[in-house]
Amino acid sequence: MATLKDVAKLAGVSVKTVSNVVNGYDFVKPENRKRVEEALASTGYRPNLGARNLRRGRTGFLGLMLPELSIPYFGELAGLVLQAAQEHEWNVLIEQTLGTRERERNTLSALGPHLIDGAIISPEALHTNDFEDLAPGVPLVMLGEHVVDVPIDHVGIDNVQAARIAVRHLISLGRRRIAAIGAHPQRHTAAQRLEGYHSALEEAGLVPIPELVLPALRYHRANGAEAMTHLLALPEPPDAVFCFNDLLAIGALRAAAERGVQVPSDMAIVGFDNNEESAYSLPSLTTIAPDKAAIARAAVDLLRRRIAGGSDLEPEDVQTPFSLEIRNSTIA
Amino acid sequence: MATLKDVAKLAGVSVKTVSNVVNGYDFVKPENRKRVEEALASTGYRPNLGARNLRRGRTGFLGLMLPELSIPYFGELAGLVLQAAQEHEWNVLIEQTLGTRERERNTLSALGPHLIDGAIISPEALHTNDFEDLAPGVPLVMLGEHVVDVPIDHVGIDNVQAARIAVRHLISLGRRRIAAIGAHPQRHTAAQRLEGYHSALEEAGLVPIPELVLPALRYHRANGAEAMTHLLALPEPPDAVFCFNDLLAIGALRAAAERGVQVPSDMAIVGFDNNEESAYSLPSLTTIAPDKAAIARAAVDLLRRRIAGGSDLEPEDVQTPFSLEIRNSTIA
DNA sequence: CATCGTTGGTACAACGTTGTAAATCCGCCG
DNA sequence: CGGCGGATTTACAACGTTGTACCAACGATG
Repeated sequence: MATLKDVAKLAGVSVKTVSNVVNGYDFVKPENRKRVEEALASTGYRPNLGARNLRRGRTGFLGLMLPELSIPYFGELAGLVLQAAQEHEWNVLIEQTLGTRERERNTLSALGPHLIDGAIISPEALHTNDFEDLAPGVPLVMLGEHVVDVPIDHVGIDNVQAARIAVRHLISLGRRRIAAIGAHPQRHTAAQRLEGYHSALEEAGLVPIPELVLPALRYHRANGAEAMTHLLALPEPPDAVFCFNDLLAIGALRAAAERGVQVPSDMAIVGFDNNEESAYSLPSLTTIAPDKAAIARAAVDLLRRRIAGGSDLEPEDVQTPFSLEIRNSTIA
Repeated sequence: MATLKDVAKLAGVSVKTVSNVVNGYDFVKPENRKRVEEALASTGYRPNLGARNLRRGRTGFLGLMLPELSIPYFGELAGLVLQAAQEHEWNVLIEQTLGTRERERNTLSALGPHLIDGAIISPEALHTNDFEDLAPGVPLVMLGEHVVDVPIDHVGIDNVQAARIAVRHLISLGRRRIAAIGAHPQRHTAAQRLEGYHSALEEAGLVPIPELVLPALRYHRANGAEAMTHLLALPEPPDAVFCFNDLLAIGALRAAAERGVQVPSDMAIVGFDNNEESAYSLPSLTTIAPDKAAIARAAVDLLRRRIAGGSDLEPEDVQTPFSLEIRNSTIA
């Protein structure tokens, strides 16, 4: 493989001159520039990024830590982050944690400044003190979950408000026994969505019914099906369900269908995330639609700012827009 | 950030001795080893991978070129490739091409040997001569599509046989007017699945009906819905459809439902890929289920072999197993 | 006691790149 | 024609790591 040295020899100039041409330095005699460019072309020279970054003290890589690419929300988000990063000539290294604290801690501690310039993390199980323990020494931007007390940049939507809007929608349809699926003792996001749920009930003068709030350990389709099955077995089942993500809602849809419960007439369902598949489920799913592209862009921009500006900047909290996508799981 | 030099100073030994400890070299005096290990721990030393790889002549990175992470099949596959790569201490760089030849060519030509040790590619639009033009000079493993005449390693399933089994299943249910959705003029995979479709019809003595074979430019849900809508508008609609992937099938399911066509009684549907969502669609989708984990592992193993063995090895073609997953879209 | 082999340790160079500082070139002014 | 100043180029060092070659200490062997 051709190096600067090879090109230099071929063009009859010094290594540095070739480097200057490669890096677009202005003052190179036209004739030499031409010779170098020909040599570059004929050798098919590609810079050795490792060496370049070693020299520059940068790596050119961004880390992206997320639970699982096979989860549609994260697959879609990762794709958008890749695109946003590419616009700034960053390569992205994706690390899957499967949502376990163990692996999230490992990943966090492995985020040496040597490998990446910064990371976008979407933790599910990290605790506040994990950040103190492991302080990875590179700029971080956190998505979604807002672990309290950790002073790092954050991008997300207003979960409380989004949940409130979702539940208000159900209330506006005349539903009164509204369940929630997805409560979780540790997840901050779950707490926020639950808060929005409760606040919407309250502002409508509805009394919360504790047994209609179901936990979900993981947010997969199976968990949603399980929870819905449970709800349908209650003496007085709900007439609507707000699921904390679309996968739970899809699972709930299936469990309802299996028991012959009609959606939306017997049971209205709202999801959260607007996965692509949710527009095609039967019935199609009403859901909170975060602007995922905006999230990806905001995260990459925050990281750029932080890498340029250093650690003395105040942590920023960017709220990205969202909308309620009304489909057939609430209105036939 | 701590370097070997820092650790060496702290431990009172030479840089190389620290390097030896880090790399598990045997002959280090227990006392020194202990001192070094303490120094390593107290500085939180992490090797600079760029420097290490510069020295070693390896990069520690794998490339993974695919159309889009938001497509469930590729999201799932990417997750599995990441896991397989991690077992061999490789980091994975993902590049999205959106399935365009332009971007696939760009990616291929950017695969300098400096950035990655090898790449797993899943091309959709590349031509044979693109490989000759761009010859990226790093080991490649191709997934899925088998562009003819290119002598590189390949992992995939027997598409002809898989399609045949899918269509045989429909025939065994008594279906006689069996449509196909997903024909495509350039995609080799499409041609193979079409071949399997035809061969299954033929072995059952069924006469192929050309207007029941529908093309799909892209393999998204919308394309499946569009094709199914078209089929249902025929004077004599089919009684079964074999879709060349699950997304097409999901779209077809929806179009059928919208027109009140019952699946499977009026119309049986079979997909291909076994996306996670397909187990939860209504009705759940009968589909060809490739062993995606096996594909990921095989691809990484082929790459390891090729990186170790050099370019003089014969290109290998690994066929991974698959099964027919029978669900409610064919049998209620 | 000289020699040897083994164990433990070090100095130095090199990987490919770029910043720095210094060298060279050239036109032009006085 | 000496010298000035900008344009252009170059040598050199350094980024952090590891391979190579070499050195030192030591006990064992003859």
